[in-house]
Amino acid sequence: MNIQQNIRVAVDAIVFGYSRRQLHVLLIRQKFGLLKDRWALVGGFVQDHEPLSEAVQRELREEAGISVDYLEQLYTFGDDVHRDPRMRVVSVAYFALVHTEKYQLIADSDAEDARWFPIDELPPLAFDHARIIQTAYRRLQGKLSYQPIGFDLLPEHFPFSDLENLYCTILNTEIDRRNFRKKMLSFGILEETEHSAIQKSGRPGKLFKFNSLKYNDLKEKGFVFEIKFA
Amino acid sequence: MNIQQNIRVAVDAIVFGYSRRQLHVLLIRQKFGLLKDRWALVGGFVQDHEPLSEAVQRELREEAGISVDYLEQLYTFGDDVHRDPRMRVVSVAYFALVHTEKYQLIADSDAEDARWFPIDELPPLAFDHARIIQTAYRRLQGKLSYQPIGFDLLPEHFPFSDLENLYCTILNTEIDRRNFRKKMLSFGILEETEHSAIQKSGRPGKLFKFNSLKYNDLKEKGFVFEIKFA
DNA sequence: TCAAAAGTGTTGAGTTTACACCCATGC
DNA sequence: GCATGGGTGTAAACTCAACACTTTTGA
Repeated sequence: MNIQQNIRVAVDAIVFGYSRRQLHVLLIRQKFGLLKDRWALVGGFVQDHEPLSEAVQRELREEAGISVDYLEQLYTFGDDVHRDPRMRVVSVAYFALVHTEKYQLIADSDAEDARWFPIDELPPLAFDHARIIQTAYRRLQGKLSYQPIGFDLLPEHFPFSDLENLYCTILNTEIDRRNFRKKMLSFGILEETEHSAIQKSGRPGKLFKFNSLKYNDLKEKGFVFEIKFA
Repeated sequence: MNIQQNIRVAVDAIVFGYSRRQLHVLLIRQKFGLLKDRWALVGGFVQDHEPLSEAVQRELREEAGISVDYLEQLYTFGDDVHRDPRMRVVSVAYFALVHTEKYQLIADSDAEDARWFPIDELPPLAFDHARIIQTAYRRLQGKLSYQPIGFDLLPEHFPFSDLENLYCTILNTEIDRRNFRKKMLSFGILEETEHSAIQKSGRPGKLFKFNSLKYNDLKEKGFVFEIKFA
């Protein structure tokens, strides 16, 4: 058993955040090499005895100083043999979401040259990272409708209008406010808190909280989260 | 840029076939090495300048002598550092479906020691292949409801009852025959042919044919295939 | 003529859509 | 008191679930 191979294994993370009514992606600046001054996804080579998912978490810590709230494997990019012009690299891409609070934290921290970019204002990207982000974006759009992952992009407590706006923005669609609220509340996975949002103008909305225990409980009993739009 | 790594990249294929009212998985027998006499998925190491998807197709050709009708990337297994006890191997698993005709062809061919096993009568498997098959099976179950992939498990022409039975078997559920047929036909992606099935007993059923052009056409216009059960 | 499987319609329940006005707050 | 955004109900259209008898064929 002496297979020789000259292929490297890397991981990349597409981290989404949501703030000021926009979906953002976390990018870092390449500091050296061929692609200096290009922006790229957080990522790097996997260590010999390191599980893939740990490699991603390590890179997120090292390069951007964050831990994420939701992480799942997205896709492995390895059909284009020259996606990295320097050598054959197969990259396992991960899809991640962070709560808005943490989002703020990183945006401030610039120990590393990391920044959030609105999804529709991305700078020129290294390698095939633009394509990877498109794949991740479609996954996010798809999942939003049948898994309660939108909550991982909001703070723990949020007004209903933020949730609604998140869906409108990411799915790029109009939603009937009344029907959306009715449906969302009918699941019984949101709790109304006593607090209200602080707003510039208009009537303050009550803050809600996603009850993940309740959700898991219902899910075990066969409940499926599903939200669609006209 | 001189990263040293001691990780191998492999691909594995989970090939599903459907025959005699049962879902089957294609396995091959390990002929040598540590796991002699164990059954395993078709798979092997990726060549240095070979795209991942080509590697799978090559392995399918070399080890089982088939080409498949549907192929998509499933998941990359690389969290368990010792999934292959000999060395660190990251395996990109692919999910494949073959039409029943081709299914027959392989079942006969035994140039390689390849066999079909009913999904619920699997022999002891090499490495983490049992787990990989479970993942693939869940993917199949999930996709059946919102993508017309069941047709890739049937011959080109099939009686309605075979389609219905395929759904029942794979999803492990009972289906109302009338409602199922009504829904399926309402999509307008099936064509009734003039031919009838040849049967041991009972009234022969008309043969149907999946019209993939029509499906792609409708899909572009926003149609979504979706079939659920009570 | 009997056994086996194919083919077919209707009704009630539940869900989804469309739609507009009043309410609380800050300035 | 006015501008801003929050909160709420109902009726019509549609979709889904439940359900049983007739038809065709071969033995």
